[in-house]
Amino acid sequence: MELDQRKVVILTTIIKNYLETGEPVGSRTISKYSGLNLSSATIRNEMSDLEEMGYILQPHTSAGRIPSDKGYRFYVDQLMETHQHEIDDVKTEMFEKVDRLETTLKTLVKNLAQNTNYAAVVTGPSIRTNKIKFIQTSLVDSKRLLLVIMMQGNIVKTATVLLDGSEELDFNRVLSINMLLNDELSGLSVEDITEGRLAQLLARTNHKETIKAIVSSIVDVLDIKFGDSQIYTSGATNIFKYPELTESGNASKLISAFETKDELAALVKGAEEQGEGKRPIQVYIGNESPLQNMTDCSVVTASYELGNGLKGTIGVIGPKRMDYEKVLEILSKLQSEMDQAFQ
Amino acid sequence: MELDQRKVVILTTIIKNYLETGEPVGSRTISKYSGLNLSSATIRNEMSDLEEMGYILQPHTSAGRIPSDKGYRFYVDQLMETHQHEIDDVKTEMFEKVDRLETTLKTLVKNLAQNTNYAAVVTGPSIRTNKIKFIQTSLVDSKRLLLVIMMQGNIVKTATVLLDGSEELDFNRVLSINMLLNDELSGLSVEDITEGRLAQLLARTNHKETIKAIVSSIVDVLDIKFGDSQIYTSGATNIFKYPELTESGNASKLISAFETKDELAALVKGAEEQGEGKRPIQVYIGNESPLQNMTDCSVVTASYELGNGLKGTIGVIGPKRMDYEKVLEILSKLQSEMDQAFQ
DNA sequence: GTTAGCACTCAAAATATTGGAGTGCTAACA
DNA sequence: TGTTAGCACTCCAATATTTTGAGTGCTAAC
Repeated sequence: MELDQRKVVILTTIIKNYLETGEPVGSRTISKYSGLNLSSATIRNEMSDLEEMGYILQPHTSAGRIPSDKGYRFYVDQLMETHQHEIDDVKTEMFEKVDRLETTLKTLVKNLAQNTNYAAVVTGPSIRTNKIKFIQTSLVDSKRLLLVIMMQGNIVKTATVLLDGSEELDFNRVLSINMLLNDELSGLSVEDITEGRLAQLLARTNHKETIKAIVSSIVDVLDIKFGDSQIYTSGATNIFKYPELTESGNASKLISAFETKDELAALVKGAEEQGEGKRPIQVYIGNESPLQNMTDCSVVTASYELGNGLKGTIGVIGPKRMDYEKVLEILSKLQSEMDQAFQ
Repeated sequence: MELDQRKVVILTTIIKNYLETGEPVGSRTISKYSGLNLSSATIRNEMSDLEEMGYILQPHTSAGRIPSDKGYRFYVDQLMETHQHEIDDVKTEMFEKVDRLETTLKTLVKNLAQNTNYAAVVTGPSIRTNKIKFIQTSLVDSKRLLLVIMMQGNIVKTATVLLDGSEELDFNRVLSINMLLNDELSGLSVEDITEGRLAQLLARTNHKETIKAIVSSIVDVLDIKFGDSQIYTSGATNIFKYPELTESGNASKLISAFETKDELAALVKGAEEQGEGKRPIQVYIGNESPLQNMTDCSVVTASYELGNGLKGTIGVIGPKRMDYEKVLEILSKLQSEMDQAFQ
């Protein structure tokens, strides 16, 4: 059977109506609001076809129809096509002005949740692949060094290094240690710091224990697991606004996912791994999402890039009957706002 | 009427039973489990008295009794008295070994939530009153300085200072700026950095613009509002385990409080402001808590101190029928564990 | 002072009743 | 051949009704 123009109109009407009301849509409603001037009986015939083709389904025999995942998918694809140019327009790059990256991301995710009324998640760029710009240590007391690492994108990490006290340090020695560290390690990412590198470093110094302790601290600080603390969320409670997500007692699981963030990491990592050729905005409907708990949800993700290869993801999580049009639009807007924030 | 020994036993039995089951307790149950060897009829008489005295109440005419806030209060006070010595035992001080304070607090709050099965909140020590240990700036590029501030308790804060480029800097000049800053500002808290101080500082340097920018950054970083990002929470979803908190649709509000953390700040601030003479562990039952949304909850808070005046609070939030005994115990244990973590 | 006994209460669970939106099918119509 | 009116049928959801049982208060006897 073919999906002719009329069927498309009916399907779209069903979906739009269902997005608004959340109630199954009956033939009479379509008859009135589709603008097709057909009787409910005719619509019923068409709906029967659409159901057979898998675009809509009946919750029970004597109810109206609701969109199936396939139906949503059709609708969203259509939407993406018409919005394509708009999306391409905002595919701007965000440059290196990430002084207050953390603050910005927090604000971003909050705005996103408030504007959409869905739950929002934003990841900061992964620092595992990010490169060290410079390293600086300074003496706190006889057994303690303060370690400061600046990464590309001006992301700063600090740690305190505990020394065993076997090697005496003073201002000048610390200075030379700093020079050595920068000479050997700047420009590298954590992944580049191998055993070989370390050996090479140790060959050039008398303060072997100190250097060992410092390098181990560096690895410690930078080698955090993906998703450890780099994920910001907001508006998790928005899911209470959508009964289909909370009844059946799934609210607890969903909220819990937002609290622990582990699962969100998987979600968002998937989005990031999308190959280069893909669209910068992705929509996952129901089971298309990689997460179990989220079969009743849709997820829209957009990836951003801060120039120099630092990538992150913005995501919106809501019910399947999400206002896709609005979400796509807002994601675009926020991308450009983020852009401005870093001017 | 007097609260004689027998009434106390009955009241305690009612409360303990209710804590376990969450169901109203009837006279027959008491008759069987109180160990008093009294018939249910006698118990009924006593219960009638207890109700008149306000310690228990009936949800409806033909139901058993549940403890009133006054009843809980009596029970908790009794508990606090018997546990007093134990609580005093763990009133240990935590010294300055707060290298990974943030990590520790996060772990702490997670443990707390998991062990109690209630929601948990922990605040880090306020840095507004914390004193600067030393300050270090370094040149990132011609328009940017990296600012590192170490506070008492080895808490490190960083920021990037944007310069207008009007004053040229080099390694040696930055060095002298660092010396000047430390000379003038170390030992002070943000609250101590007044206009007068700034003037005094400016009088001693040629790099007035740079110093202004730096000091303004320092104040920016340290002068965060109470509760801004210093509050760690965990186990908010535990409230789903207690129907009395989720039915009536309050779940959303409670979870929301945990998400925004604003209200938690108030809660915890209240606990911290308890005068010196007070107990280190406080229990708020129902309306005793300063928060609106929490009239169905009880809150147990304990304050800790990291020596040198750095104070914070640990809190557990659960239903009124919380296992107070266990919570009090766990709070004590965690205090001492925290102690060990900083050995 | 304590207790057995009894009538009474009332929420919650189980069951029955009803209403109405929606469907599929058939037969008539343009 | 596509469209439509009409009708019998389905079934959820809301409402009403009944049943159940735990619990109470009161009274009279021990």
